[in-house]
Order: sequence, then C-alpha cells, then structure tokens
Amino acid sequence: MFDHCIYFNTTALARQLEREWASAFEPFDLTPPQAFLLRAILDKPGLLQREYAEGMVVSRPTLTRALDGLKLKGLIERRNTQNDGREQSIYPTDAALVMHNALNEASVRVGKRLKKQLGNEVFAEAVTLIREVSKALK
Amino acid sequence: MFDHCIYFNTTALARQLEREWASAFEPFDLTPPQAFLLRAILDKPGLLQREYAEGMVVSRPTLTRALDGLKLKGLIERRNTQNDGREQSIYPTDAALVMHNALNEASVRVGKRLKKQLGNEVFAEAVTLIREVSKALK
DNA sequence: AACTTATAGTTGCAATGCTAACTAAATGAG
DNA sequence: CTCATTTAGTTAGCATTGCAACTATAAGTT
Repeated sequence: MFDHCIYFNTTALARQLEREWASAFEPFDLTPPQAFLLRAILDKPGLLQREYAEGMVVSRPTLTRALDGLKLKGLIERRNTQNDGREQSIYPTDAALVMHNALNEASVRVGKRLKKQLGNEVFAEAVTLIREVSKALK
Repeated sequence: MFDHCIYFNTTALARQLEREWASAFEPFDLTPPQAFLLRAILDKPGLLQREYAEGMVVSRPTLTRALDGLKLKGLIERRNTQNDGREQSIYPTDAALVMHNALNEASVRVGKRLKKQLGNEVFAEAVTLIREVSKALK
C-alpha cells in the first residue's frame, strides 16, 4: 500500500539498518547512536556539544543525553572552555582512544557486507540519492 | 565524516521525513506512525494485529501500542474473532472512516511537494533504491 | 487424555528522538 | 551602565521502537 511512499520506505529501512549496526557495535557495549557519536568525537576531539549535534544531525537535547550515556561508560569527558562560561568541549578518555580503530572497522565491515550484496554501484547510488533527498528537505 | 555511510544518512533522512509528515498529519491530531497505521486499517479493515504489524514492518509490541493510541482517540476497535480465542480483528470506527480521504490526501500532498523539488525521476529512483537496500537486508 | 510446542497479543524496560521551557553566560542597544 | 536579546547546555514530558518475558489459546505428539 505504501510502496511508493518515501516516508514509509525510509523509516522502515532505518529500522533495519539500526539492527545491523546494533549487532556490529554490540561487542563494544554501544548502541549505534552512541557508537557513531563516539566515532565523531574520536575523529575530531575537543569540539563543542553544539558542533557535534550539528554533525550528527540531531537536536541538542538528544546530544546532551547521548553524551550522558558515553560519560557513564567512562568514554568521554566534558571540559569547560577558557573564554566562554557556557561552552563545554568534549574529549574522549583513554578508554575510548583504545577502541578507535576497532570501532571504525566494525562499522566498515557491515557496510562492506551490504555493498557485496547489492553491488558497489547500487550501494553508492542509494547513498547518493538518500543524501539528495535529505538535502532537498533542508 | 559519515558521508558515505548508509546507516548515518538513512537515519538522518528518516528523522527529517518524520518532521515533514508530522506537520502534514498535525491537523488530524495524529503522529506519522499513527496516521500510517490508520490508513492501512482504513484500506484493509478487519485484519489481525499480526498482519498489520507485518504490513507496517514493525514488531508486534509496537503495533499493540500504536493501536492503543488509536483506540484512545476513538478511531479503531478490536473485535475478537469467531474461531480463535487469541486473535483480534481491527476495525476503524465511524470517526475514522470520515477521515479516510483527507488523510490520504494530506500524505500525497507532502510527497508531491518533494517530487516537485527533486524531479519525478530522482524521487522515484530514490524510493526504488531504498526498497532495494531494504530487500537485501531481509 | 496429558504434555509439549507454537502462536496472538500484552507488558516491562531501556534507548532514541523531538519540542518546549528552563538556567546561565555573553552580547548588543539605548 | 542597564536591560533586552542571543547562545550553550540541560531538564521535563511525550512518542516510537525493539527485545525479553509473560498470559492465554490452539495445535500437535505420544
């Protein structure tokens, strides 16, 4: 019934992908949103919360709670910045640094499996179009 | 950083689309998941909860709760089936029947707007590819 | 007939996400 | 300098979602 509906098909796909990446990150005891945020922090440490929220395309309240989760697991810390009393910079802890490569590789592995199943071209085309739709909505 | 990641881009798009459809269904006081489920029930009334769950590609617990919401709004009712004491068939109430066309049209309108922005071809191609990825994950 | 297994639906729990409303600090205008 | 506005981050409240575990009924086995 909703075969041609972009909302229906995209949200369904998002849920399926969530499951795939969840099992990929399970060995790290991280959910996909936590793992992706941590990867972003490991890639570019020391940014403001606001900046990570923008990068992850989530609201600031969502980011606050995602960081709470990572903090609880001892993977990040918040540091007050020098100049501005409102700001907090985020840094990975040593425990997080250790996971850096394995985390990225676990994610890449899932992607590769999908690419193999779909063919590189179809996969790349899919990502491109998804991004195009996303861009059109901004 | 996650420009080529299908998980990242799909979940981000799903959240954007959620917002678009949320505002489309706001006049009906329905969230997108509620509205889509109701549309499915209006289109094919009298199926089992299990069957709607399959159709919507959500788990049965999720469907139970979505129906609870629609029930609370007086839009559906659960009827015990004749043969099997475990089963419940779902029917729309008169209040729901009245909304049928307007509901579908509200959804179509959002789709049309997006199609216009993207071009029919890009839009159709996007949906096709999203479905292909989805299928590959089954 | 008695016992095991499968199926329909529900409930508990946890995670993600948003909007609205809040605190605290910085900036800008008069 | 004072007051209004903006910005960074948090908190409250709600909806969606899934997994695991549960109840109740049906079906299949011995």
